[in-house]
Amino acid sequence: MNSNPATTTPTSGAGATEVAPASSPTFSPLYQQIKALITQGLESGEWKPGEIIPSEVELAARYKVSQGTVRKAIDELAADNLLVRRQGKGTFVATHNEDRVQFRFLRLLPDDGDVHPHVSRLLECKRLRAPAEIARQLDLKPADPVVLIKRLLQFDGETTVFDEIWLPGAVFRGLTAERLAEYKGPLYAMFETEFGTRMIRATEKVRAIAADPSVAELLNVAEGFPLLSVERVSYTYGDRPVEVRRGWYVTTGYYYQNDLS
Amino acid sequence: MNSNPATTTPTSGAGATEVAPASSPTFSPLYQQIKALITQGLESGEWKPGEIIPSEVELAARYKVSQGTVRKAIDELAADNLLVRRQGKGTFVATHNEDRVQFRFLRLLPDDGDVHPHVSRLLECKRLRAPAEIARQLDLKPADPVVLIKRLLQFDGETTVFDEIWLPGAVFRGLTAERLAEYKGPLYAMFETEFGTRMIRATEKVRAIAADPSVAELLNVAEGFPLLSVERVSYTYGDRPVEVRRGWYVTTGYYYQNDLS
DNA sequence: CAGTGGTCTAGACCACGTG
DNA sequence: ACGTGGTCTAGACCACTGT
Repeated sequence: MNSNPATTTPTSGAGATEVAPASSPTFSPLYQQIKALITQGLESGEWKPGEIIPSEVELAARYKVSQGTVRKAIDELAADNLLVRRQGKGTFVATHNEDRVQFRFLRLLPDDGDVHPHVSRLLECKRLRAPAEIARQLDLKPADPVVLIKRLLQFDGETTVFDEIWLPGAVFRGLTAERLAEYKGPLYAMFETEFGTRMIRATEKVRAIAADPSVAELLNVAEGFPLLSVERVSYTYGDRPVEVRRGWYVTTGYYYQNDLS
Repeated sequence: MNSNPATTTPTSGAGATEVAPASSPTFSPLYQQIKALITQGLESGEWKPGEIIPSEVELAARYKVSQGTVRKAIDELAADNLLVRRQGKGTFVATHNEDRVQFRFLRLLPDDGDVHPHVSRLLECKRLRAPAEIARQLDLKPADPVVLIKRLLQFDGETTVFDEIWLPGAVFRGLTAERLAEYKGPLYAMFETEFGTRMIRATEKVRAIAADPSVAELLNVAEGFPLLSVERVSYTYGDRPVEVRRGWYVTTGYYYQNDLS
């Protein structure tokens, strides 16, 4: 269990009977090791999104640690949005499917606060060789195959967002315009259920830019109109980048919401 | 200690000897009550920003609970950035002064990733009666006194940000242009040390807009130039709003950073 | 009722920082 | 050497959800 350099033998540490925290350089707490083991189970597909994972008592037995240690590991994984606790029921693998919190990755809200469902209009879905910049961001070799998706989002009938989405071709083998068109629900839900790739976190760079002619036409605004430019890189398990997304947002009647805390 | 409706008498609950969790409607965990008590101490000024608070053992004794319960309360307060734990030293009240993480509230970063210190240029600081919209956001009565600060931020010599900052006059009594000019360091550090008001969290609404003539001149850009408009409302203890800030950002060579997790 | 996560306690030992 | 927070355990009971 304990993979620290100094300790492999159970000692009398911490009132424990099975394992003991190491007492030397590069000390790693037991619960972090458990956290890594559970993450491994998620990544390997042992427990799939939406499914329940073994109870705390079971995991404690499996890993030969106390329930409290498993609890702390799960606590952190839940804080990272990898797991979801439900009292009385169990602990579940987080999913983009039934989470009513799908707005974790879409920060554009209407000024009047109402909840308008949005509609996606697919423009294009093609495969090509990665441009240098995209390859760099996706951690691919230049000219590796990638998928490029272009789409519009309409909020309440108004065309508000234009997206260019770049995905590694190797991971998204078999992704076609047809399958995209068929699928109902959020893109990330599809990626998760159809391609086994779950988006964990993302970083965004936001800028104000002037609409160029092509984008202006798509979004029904004048050339030079101020748009929000949003460059997103999304990561999956192990902090591996698996999506680069460039969005152009019309922010009249809508705003990009952010909470600093 | 326990303020639940059903329980005031110590029972034999949870292996405890002093208190017990309630067993009825509107149940509130002990550690949350402790959390509230500690927050109260912060708000009342018993422990000031930068100071150390009593050790976990001391607090446990004071509140007649176990150290583990105090620990959980402090854990959450640390997660909320109200406290800072330092192993071997103690637990401290968070401060905007010596935190090297002052970029929690300034999300504008240069494209090249370098760390350019920014310089503030005060344009104006006057007192007036709150416009209706500002009064609403600050939870004041219309025409209540407010302070309005206008300033520019220069990054590496370039004028990049224009800010209009609205503060409740009652709280910021004695805030003048002179005192602002004197003070070195972040604005929030000054608010904290000089006016006893600590900013805890904020929400921002970001939009792309065209520069109007007056702002264009201040920022050295053409009229109509795309700017990032950032509307911030900041809150202090008890989620009371104490600042409304409107910022205009030039995002050429800079971007607004956001992390979705 | 049994099983799950949630709370609480008590006590041990470890790692860190400072005398 | 001592005090601080950090980790780990063991065991009890509570709250919630299903059978």
